[in-house]
Amino acid sequence: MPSSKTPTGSESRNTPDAPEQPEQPEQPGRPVPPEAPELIWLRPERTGRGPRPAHSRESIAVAAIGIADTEGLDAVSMRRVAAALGAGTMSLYNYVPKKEHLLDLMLDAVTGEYRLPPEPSGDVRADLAHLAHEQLAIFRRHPWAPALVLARPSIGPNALRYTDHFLAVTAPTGLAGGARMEAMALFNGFICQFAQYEQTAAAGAKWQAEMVGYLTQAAMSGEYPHLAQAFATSGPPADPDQVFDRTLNRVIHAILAPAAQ
Amino acid sequence: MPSSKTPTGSESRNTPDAPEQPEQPEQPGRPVPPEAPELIWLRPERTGRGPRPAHSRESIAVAAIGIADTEGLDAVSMRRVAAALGAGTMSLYNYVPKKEHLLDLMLDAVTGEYRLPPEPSGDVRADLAHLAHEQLAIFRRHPWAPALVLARPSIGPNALRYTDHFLAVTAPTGLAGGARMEAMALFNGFICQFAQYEQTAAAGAKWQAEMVGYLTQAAMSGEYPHLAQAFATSGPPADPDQVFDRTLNRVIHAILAPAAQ
DNA sequence: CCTTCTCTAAGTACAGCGTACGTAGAAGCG
DNA sequence: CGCTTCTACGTACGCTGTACTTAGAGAAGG
Repeated sequence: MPSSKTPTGSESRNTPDAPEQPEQPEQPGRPVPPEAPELIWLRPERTGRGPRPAHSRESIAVAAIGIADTEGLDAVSMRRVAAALGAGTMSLYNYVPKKEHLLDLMLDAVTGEYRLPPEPSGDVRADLAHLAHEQLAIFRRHPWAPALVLARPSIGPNALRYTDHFLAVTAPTGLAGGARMEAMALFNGFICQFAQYEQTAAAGAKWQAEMVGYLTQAAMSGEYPHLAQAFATSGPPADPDQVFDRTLNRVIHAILAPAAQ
Repeated sequence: MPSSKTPTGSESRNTPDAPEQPEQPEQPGRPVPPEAPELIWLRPERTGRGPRPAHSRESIAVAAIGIADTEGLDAVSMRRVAAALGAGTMSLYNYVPKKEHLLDLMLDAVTGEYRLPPEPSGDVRADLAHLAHEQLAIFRRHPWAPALVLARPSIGPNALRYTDHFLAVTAPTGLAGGARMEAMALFNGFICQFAQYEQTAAAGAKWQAEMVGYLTQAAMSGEYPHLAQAFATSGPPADPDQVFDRTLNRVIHAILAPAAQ
């Protein structure tokens, strides 16, 4: 959701009776709510006062993931998750300021499923390949995850662990920090999109079949000669895992190439 | 939206008084509505009977794109688009069976903005780079587009033109048709994700700032040594266009590599 | 010509969404 | 003890996609 517009009143700003007050001088004793961090990882889960919460971010994420796994991401609504926890709908908002943050929690929770070796093996290609397969496995376990990653690349604690590991793995390449970050983006992006494509393809068999029909019809129409030629020179539909490995090799190759061009 | 669940009654199946009729034997004179194609490009825009429609798919797509460009994708609702056309909300459904299809129309319309040369120049690298920059320009003009491409890779007429051109450009590589298709997916995927990232970063400055703060704080915590090291060895924040070109070169390199590994 | 059939246009209605707001009560701190 | 701060949750609002229905325009067949 790239749109930054929130049509209702953005986020409970100052009382409207005090207009035009550009910088609040941090008056002591004030409730100071207007500057809560947007990033959920910067909000403390617990402040220590008041009654103990009945739930936790973790348990909420688990409940939401359960729903998403079995019924799809669309079924994950605040009401639905709250019901799964046996809580009232609005109680959820004590843990999660907005639904987007719930999605962040879900994503970081599944990111915790990586089984990372304590140290890189030293074989960069092998380590990267292992990482890629692990990631693909997670995405296949949680079909809704790729769409979320693509829409909102949030970085929680578990993603930090992953990032750190990736950087460790790619350390022998001699690339600078920034370049390795870019490499990671390319790497993750490829896997994510591959999983996402698998997902949409599997979701609608009819859609998929029609698409193939449309493509072949277009190829035979004569309007798209190169498409026709490509159809002619390509063998039977390839095994997804083979396509994945093949393209993964290309990506790894690109990453290891010495500062291309 | 990878979820295939439609909680309401899927799509107006046969009258329920005729249960268990697996294959309708094409009875003549029947309305035959139950097998309308899911893909909008397979539905004829006009059947020739009845009054002339007041709008067209094209004009609808233009209206929707205008809204998305100025107010974001979230603002594109059936009501909103219909109002922009001066039509009743439900009249839209005469042109577009579901909202997803409206999004398909929008995407294919902006895909028509490519200015493709009639023939490849013969320099594969240059042609691909040109294509990439054209694509990035389109995505920057229509910030909502990457998210749509990532969520639902539909292929309309204009996308076919693009695909055909890409295949023509990559013909000199000697790769088979299937391999070139895979290359295109990698190529487009990278550009799309780059644009999408730019978008989310630009959308929330506060979010972006907090993320940087969170990352540096994590790096300094000592828990993520490689992250810290990467921060130390990376220079000042890079120019996005430079990052794009750099990574693009890597991707092109990967595509041109002789059947990697 | 008129009849008939099909298509377009639009209104009404419904279930579901995210969430602003307000209230009631529990738990820690002075 | 009271004060404060937190949790829990019900109600309500505006919005969404879209199923269903009715009215009428206009081409095709006689």
